[in-house]
Amino acid sequence: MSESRKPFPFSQFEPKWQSRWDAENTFRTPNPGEASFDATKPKYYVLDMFPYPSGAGLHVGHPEGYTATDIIGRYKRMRGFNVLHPMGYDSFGLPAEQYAIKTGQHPAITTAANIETFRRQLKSLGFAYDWEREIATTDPEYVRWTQWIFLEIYNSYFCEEANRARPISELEAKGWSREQIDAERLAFVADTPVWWSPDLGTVLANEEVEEWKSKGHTVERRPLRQWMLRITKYAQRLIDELDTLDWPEGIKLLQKNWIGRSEGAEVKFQILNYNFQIEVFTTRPDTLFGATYMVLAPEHPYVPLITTEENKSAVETYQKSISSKSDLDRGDLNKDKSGVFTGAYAVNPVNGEQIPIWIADYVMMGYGTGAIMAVPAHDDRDFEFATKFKLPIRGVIQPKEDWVNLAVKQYLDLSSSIDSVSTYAEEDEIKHRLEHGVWIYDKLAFVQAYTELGVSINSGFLDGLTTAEAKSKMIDWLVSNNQGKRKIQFKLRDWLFSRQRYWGEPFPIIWKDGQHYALPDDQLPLLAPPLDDYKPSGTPDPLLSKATEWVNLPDGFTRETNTMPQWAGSCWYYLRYCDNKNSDRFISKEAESYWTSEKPGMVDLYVGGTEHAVLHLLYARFWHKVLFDLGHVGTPEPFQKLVNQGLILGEDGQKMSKSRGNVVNPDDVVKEYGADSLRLYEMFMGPLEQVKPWQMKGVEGVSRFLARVWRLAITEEGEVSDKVVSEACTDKELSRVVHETIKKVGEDIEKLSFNTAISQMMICTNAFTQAGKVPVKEFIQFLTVLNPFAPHLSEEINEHVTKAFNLPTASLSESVWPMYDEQALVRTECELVVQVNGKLRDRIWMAMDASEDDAKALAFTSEKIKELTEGKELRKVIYVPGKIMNLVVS
RNA sequence: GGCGGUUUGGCGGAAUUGGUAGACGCGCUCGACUCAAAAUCGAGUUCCUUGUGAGUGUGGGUUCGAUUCCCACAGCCGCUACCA
Repeated sequence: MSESRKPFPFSQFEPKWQSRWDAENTFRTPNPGEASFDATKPKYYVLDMFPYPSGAGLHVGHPEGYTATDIIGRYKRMRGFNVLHPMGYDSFGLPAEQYAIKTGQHPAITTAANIETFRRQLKSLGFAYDWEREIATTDPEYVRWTQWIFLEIYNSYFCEEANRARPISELEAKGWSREQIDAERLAFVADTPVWWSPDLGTVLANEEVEEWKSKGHTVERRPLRQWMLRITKYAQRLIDELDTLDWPEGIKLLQKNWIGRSEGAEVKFQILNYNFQIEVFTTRPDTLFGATYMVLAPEHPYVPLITTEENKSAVETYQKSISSKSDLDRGDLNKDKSGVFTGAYAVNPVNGEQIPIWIADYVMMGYGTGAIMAVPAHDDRDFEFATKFKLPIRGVIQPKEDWVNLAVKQYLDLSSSIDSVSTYAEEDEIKHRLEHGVWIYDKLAFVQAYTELGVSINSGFLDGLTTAEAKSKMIDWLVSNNQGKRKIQFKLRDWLFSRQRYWGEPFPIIWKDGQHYALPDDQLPLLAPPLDDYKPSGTPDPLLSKATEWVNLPDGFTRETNTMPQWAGSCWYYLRYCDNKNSDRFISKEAESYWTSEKPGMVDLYVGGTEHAVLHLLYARFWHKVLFDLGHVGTPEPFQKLVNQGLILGEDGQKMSKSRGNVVNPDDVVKEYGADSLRLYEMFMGPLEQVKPWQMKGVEGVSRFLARVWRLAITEEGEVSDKVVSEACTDKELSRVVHETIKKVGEDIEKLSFNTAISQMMICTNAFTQAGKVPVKEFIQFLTVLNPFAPHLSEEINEHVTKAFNLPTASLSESVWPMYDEQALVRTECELVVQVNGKLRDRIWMAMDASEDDAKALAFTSEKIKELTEGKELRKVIYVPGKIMNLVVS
C-alpha cells in the first residue's frame, strides 16, 4: 500500500511519538528518593509475563496481554497512580545453546541479537514501559542476585514448628553437625533418578521430557547427583494461601491438584519370615480388612530381599522390562495391568491374614511409600489387577441397592448374550454375593469395583460404621497398636533444580572432599567461562566441566559444574524491576516496601498465558515465600491478581504453527495497518481470557474505525477540519453519548472488558459523525479516553487540534482521565416495551418516570394492544419503569 | 478416565440482582459519488412455511417473563493422567 493510499498517516506519526516518548522518557516511573517522586500518589504495579527472546521474534500472542496491561497502565496513570509497568527478557534457555552447538557462536551473542529484535518490536507497538527498568535474566548483574537468592535458600532450613524458613545459622548456633545441617537445607544434593538425554547432553525436568522426545531426542532414566529445592515443605502453605489471591478459580484448582494433598494413613505390614515391615500409604484405611494382596513398585528397595529363589528370574526380567520404560509409557501405552509374584507374603496387621506380595508397574516408587495394600473390591486398579491374576476379592463396604441391581442385570444380559448357562446359578446368588462382599473373581466382566463410600461390612470392629467414622477408628487402632499412623501425602515432589547445560546460571558453590560450600557474596556473579565447543560430551558430566581451568581452584577446591534451570530467573524478576539498578541488594528495603501492597500479593495485576499455570507460578510463589520468611520481602505472595489471556488461533481456527502456515507476524500487521490498529484489533477480538481466532478482515475493521476518528478532525490535506468547532456542545444526544462513553470505557477498563469499551468508542465516533459538528471540548475528552488503546493516533490528533484552537498542548499521556457528567447521562423519555402474556407486542414512547397507571393508560391507546386484550380478563400487570410492561390476560 | 473451560446469526462477539436476544465489528445486499473501480457516505441484513410463527447446544423444570436460575444429557477445546 502506498503512503497516499493509507487512510491515515500512521507510518509517519507512530515513529514520531515513539521516539518522543523515548527521548522524553515519558513513562519513567520514579522510585522513592528520586527527584520526581510524588509520595502522595498511590502505587499500581501491572506486570506482563516477560518473553523468552527466541529467534522467531514476537508473535501475535505477545501483544495480546501486553496491550491489555498497557491500557491498564496508561489508564491508571491518568487516574493519578504511580504506575510500575516494566518489561524484560527471560533470556537463558536451551534453544540459544542448541544454536551455539550448530554455529559455534557464543549464546550471549545470539541472545543479545534476539533481545534487540524483541525490543524493537515492542517499541514499535508503543507500549508505555519504563525502559530504564528493563532487565534480562542473563545480565551479569541479574545473575549475581539470582545466585545470591539461591544462597539464601541454601543457607535456610524449614522450621516445622514455626511453619516457615529460618537461617541455617540457627542450627549452627545449636551446635548441629555439618552433616545434620546439610540434611535440613532448603537446597540440597541428592542422588535421584533423572531424565538424561545423551544427545542434548543434559538432564531434563519431567515436564520437558515429552517436548524434546517429540523433537526426536532420546531420553533415559539415570540416577545422578542433583541439586534439589525442598518445595515440598511449602506444600500446605502453597495450597492454603491460594485462597488469599484473586486468581481464576481454574488456575487455583490446577495448582491444588498439582500439589495433590491427600489424607490417609501409613500402615505397617510385617513380612512373613523376615524381621522387618513394609509401609504402605492408603487413603482408605477403612478398607484394610479387604486388603487381599500387596503390590510394590518394581524399583522398591525391598524387592530383592524378599523375592524367593523360584520367583527370582521372573521378578528380575520384569524389573528390566520396566526400567526401560518412562513414567509416561507406563501410564499411556500400558493400559493392561502387568506384574509378577515375588513369592513373599505380608501379614495384614488387622486380621493376621497372610497376603501375597506382588510387584507391578501400576505402583510408582515416587509417590507415597512405593508400596500399596490392594483392596480390589473397592479400587478400580486393584480390581483390574486382581481379576487378571485371579487374586481374591473381598467386599468390605455395603454397596448401594441400585448398584447391586445394575450389576445383576448386567450379569444376566451378559450370560444370555453369550448364550451360556450360568455356573453361578441364580440371580439370587449373585445378588447375595454382591451384597455381602463375597465376590467371585472369575467371569467378573459384569461388575466393577465399588468405589463409593458407604458402611463397613466384613470388617470386625468397623462393621456398621460409615466410611468417615471407620477411617478415623482404624487410624486410632493402628496408632494404639503401633501398626501405623495418620498421614498426609502430597503429589508434589522436591524440585530438581540442576541442569547440565551451558546457558544458565552456574551454582555459586564449590566443593572439596565431597563437601559443598557457598561462594562468598563478593565473588558473585559467578559467570560461566566461554567454551570452544558446546557439543555434549555424551556423558552426564555437565558442559561446564569441560572448562577445567575454571573448574579447578587452588587448595583442592573445585567448582560445581551444574547450572540452574530457566525457571530460576523468572522466579524473582518482578522484584528486580522495582529496583533494577541496585548494586548493593537485590532490591532495596525502601523500593520493596513502596511497591508492596497491603494485600497478600505484591503485584497488583499479572497477565500472561495459561501455560505457566503450575510451574512458573508455583516456583515463583515458593521463592517469594522463602524470601518472605527470611524477611526480605513484605508480602507472603508475589501476584495478587492473575489474568490469563486466551490463546489466539489462526484464521483456520487451529493453533498457529509454521507447519500449518497460519502464523500471523505482528511486524506485517504494523506495517500494513499501524501499531494502533494491531493493538485495537487484539483488544476488540473478544474477551481477553477467551480463546479466539484471528481475522485479518477484523484488523481492517478497526483500522477503518481509526480512520473515521482521524477524518472527524483532519482533512485530506492534513489540516484541522472546519467540522471541529470551539463552541460548547448544544446537541444533547451527542453530549449524552460522549459522557456515556467516558463512563463505560472507564468501567470496562477496570473490568478488563476491552472489546466492549472499544465498541462504545465506535458508537461515540458514529455519534460525532452523525452530529456533523465536532465540539472541541467533547472531542478532546473522547481522544483522552481513546488514548490508552490507540496512543499514537490520539496524541497526533490532539496535537493538531490543540494547536489549531490555541489550547494548552499537554500531551494526552500527561492528561487526567475525564470526569463524566451525571446530568448529561439522564434520559427523560424512554421507549417502553409492552408485552402481552410475556410476548413483545408494541413499544411506546413515554416519560421515564411515568406512573404505572399512566403507563397502562398509554399502553391501551395502542391498537395492537387493544386488539390482543379485547374481551379478555386482565389478571396481572408487571411494570418495570423505563423498561417493560407485561399485561397478563386470559 | 479425571479436572477445567466452552456452546448465541454466514463469521468474531454483545446482553446475567431474570425484563426489547443479536450491541459493536466483519461479511453480504441495495443506493449515492465515479467514465469505471477502489476508498468513502447512506439504507438494510437471525431464520422460515411471513405467522397472534420459531429462535441463545439438546431435553425437562421454576417464573407473568429465562441466553441469565435449577435438574439431566451432548458436542467442541485445553490440561492431566494408574497419585494408592
